[in-house]
Amino acid sequence: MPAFRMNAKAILQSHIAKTTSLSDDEFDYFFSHFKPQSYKKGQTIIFPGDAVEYEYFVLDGCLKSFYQTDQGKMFILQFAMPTWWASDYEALYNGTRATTHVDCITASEVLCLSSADREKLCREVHAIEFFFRWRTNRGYVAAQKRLLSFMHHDARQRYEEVLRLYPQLYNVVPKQLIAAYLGVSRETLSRLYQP
Amino acid sequence: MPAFRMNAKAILQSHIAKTTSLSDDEFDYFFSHFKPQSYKKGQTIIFPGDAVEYEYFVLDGCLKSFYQTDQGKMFILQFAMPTWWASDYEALYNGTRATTHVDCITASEVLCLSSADREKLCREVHAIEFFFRWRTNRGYVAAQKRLLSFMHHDARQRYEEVLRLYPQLYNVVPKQLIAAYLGVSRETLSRLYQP
DNA sequence: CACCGATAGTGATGTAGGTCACACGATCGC
DNA sequence: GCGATCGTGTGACCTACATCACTATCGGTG
Repeated sequence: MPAFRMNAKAILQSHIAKTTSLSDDEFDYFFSHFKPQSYKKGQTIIFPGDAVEYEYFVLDGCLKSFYQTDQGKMFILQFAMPTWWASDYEALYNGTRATTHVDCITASEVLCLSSADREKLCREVHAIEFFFRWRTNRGYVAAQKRLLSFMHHDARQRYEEVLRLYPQLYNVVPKQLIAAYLGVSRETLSRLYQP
Repeated sequence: MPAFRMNAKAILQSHIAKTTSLSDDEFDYFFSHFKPQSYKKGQTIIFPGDAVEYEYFVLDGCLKSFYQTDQGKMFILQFAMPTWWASDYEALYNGTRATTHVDCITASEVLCLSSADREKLCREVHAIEFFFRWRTNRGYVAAQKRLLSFMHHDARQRYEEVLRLYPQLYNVVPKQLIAAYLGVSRETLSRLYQP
């Protein structure tokens, strides 16, 4: 059994413990609602049009969530490296159909938590509700900063910012996906790092 | 005493009630932590560099939060119309200094809630923590959608999207501020609606 | 009432980045 | 071991938008 499977519980626990105090019993209860899952490289977890039931906590590998136009152009909303979370949150929170894809950049191991279980856990354990509030607060602030970055930085500055914020991505993620995250063409990105 | 002052409590209560069930006693307790405040047109509520203690629930008027470059270029992160919330959330959540401004587009009436009181209320009343989690979830999803809009729509499409999403803004907010929200120059915006 | 600041329209010109086309090396499946 | 596919670089050209400069209008205030 691979390391991340054996350690799934420890990985999630130390992730939670950074912000939230749960007793061992509370954490055991929390953890019992997660379902481990393996995906192959390139496998799609959420398709547009799907009913979205789960969010995914990444143990190993790397996911991306993205929107795709009719012409096949891809815009990446988020990468998800180990200890990050991913889903189509608009669909998950509103109970609507997915408008984005979530798929695997590399083979990945995740823990799945259903929206129903998340809400149940939040109702039952106040500290868990705190954790999810805190987590979204972080995501919200990060999204605002990325918006600002779109508004007042050019492609090169945004590229350098991404490398600075997420150096792990550089070795794992093909450049054309970085370009799709930055909102520029791969050709433009390729021209940024030479002159 | 103006209407929004008399009705402040009712406005906040009906805002909360859309998502969260609070007993009258719980709501009274919640409301007792808010401090009413009036601002004049053009007045600044948060300056960059400030320690940020409060977030603001708008009863009447219109606020904007924005980042300003050294050369004076302005990028608007958010407008806040009645029943919307505003602050420098990065500073508020992290306890760091403000990097953005918050000021009044028109004379405004707000209710101020300190971060310390928010956290206290969230600890004491589970339903209040639910409310704030829910609120940030919405904000997060909205920010993601705006990010996508930046990536795959041009200026005209973003303009039409804003008018569709926030028709109230059209009558209240000068076009150059809409431009600063869209991330285009006021000249470009002006050229969009004629050819 | 006359002036001023804020807001908005418009022309001329520059440029970052998109698009299309093609070439090249690295991987991967058979 | 070989062809197909993927990721990447690069050249030629085009377009959406920025910038600067000027003008016009309007609401408020001495």
